[in-house]
Amino acid sequence: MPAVAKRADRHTPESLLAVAVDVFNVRGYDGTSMEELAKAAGITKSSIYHHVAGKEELLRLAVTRALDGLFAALDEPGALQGPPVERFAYVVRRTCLELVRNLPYVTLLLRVRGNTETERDALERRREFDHRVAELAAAAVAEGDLRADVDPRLTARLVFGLVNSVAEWYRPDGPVSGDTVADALSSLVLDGLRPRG
Amino acid sequence: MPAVAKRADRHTPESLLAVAVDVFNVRGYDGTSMEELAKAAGITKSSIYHHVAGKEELLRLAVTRALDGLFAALDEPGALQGPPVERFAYVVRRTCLELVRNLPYVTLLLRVRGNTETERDALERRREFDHRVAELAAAAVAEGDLRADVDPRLTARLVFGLVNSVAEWYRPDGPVSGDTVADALSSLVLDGLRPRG
DNA sequence: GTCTATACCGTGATAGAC
DNA sequence: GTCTATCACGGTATAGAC
Repeated sequence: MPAVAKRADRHTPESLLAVAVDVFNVRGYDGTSMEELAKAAGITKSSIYHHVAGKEELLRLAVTRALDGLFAALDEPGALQGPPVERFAYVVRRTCLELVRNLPYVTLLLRVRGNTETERDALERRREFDHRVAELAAAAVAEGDLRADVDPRLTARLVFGLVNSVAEWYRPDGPVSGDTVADALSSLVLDGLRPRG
Repeated sequence: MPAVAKRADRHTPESLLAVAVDVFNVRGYDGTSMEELAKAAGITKSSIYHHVAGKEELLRLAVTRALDGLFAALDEPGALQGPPVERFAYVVRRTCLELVRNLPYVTLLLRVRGNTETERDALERRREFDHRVAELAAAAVAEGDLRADVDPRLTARLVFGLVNSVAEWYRPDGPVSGDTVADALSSLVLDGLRPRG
């Protein structure tokens, strides 16, 4: 065995991904150069290509992870069983928690605009997700458990915009816990800001 | 007078700005090259520099316009007179309408991340705006017209996230009018999705 | 006001040594 | 697995003619 610690195996696709996502979220995907990525990872540009095919593959890995996490929530018992309004509330709350738990990856996903094939695929899966939640909202309206005087599709868009906007300001090391955000958000969505009584 | 129509004066900083903002919003600011801008404007790259100092000045002009529009709302009678809860509701509604009216400029503003001096200045003014609205919300809570069981700062963040998220999907030529969005959004914020009574 | 031509630099990516 | 060296390309910006 060598007396000197080997420097090999310092990076895997996984460890590079974590670095890349953080840099992408600060500088923007387009605004990030491979040079910056290399510096953040502590290796050279060329070494990155040993682990991944290129910049866009890092983006693909990141948004795939984010989307898998979100879709997983839709297949949980809370999203499949019970009255639609409760399933809807579960998904809203669960999506919010997933966003907070997986913040860097979901943040990157939400900023994708569709300029490459990778980005267009991600947008397509996002639309599929939104569609399934909109169906839940419509079912809840049909049963009279959500207000019928606002278009369900508009409702779904607003609620999702609200959830997604959390990524713009939430910080895991900040004073607010994910549960606190999810509670406040659910409460706002269901009951509004005006006191009930 | 010349018998042939002059091709001069085809572009002003203003007309270039309109073109640039549209391209920025599709391709992203970083992702947009001067070549693309030139093609969209129907002139050459070099000609652009005759009208504006460069790419970043176009961004500065755009976000300044967006911010001026938003701050103007804060100085209107509806935002200055009456009980805090009504002033708060006015600003929420008015901000939503301003976003829709000035959509390309506000959209660009909301995507700024702070990588250049221009962007950091814009973020600073956005924070100032958010702060003034958070004060309104806190005043409304103090008078008992908004619920006190959620932190006012968290409330303000969520409400603004909701308003801003409209920029992600709203299209002026779509089926939904700005008034419809503003109504649905105000109603959601104040009364929630659950039927009252 | 717009053009052609070009300077100069940073980009993503590759080759080959260790 | 990482490095140095290098490539071809496209980026912003400028000079000077018309």
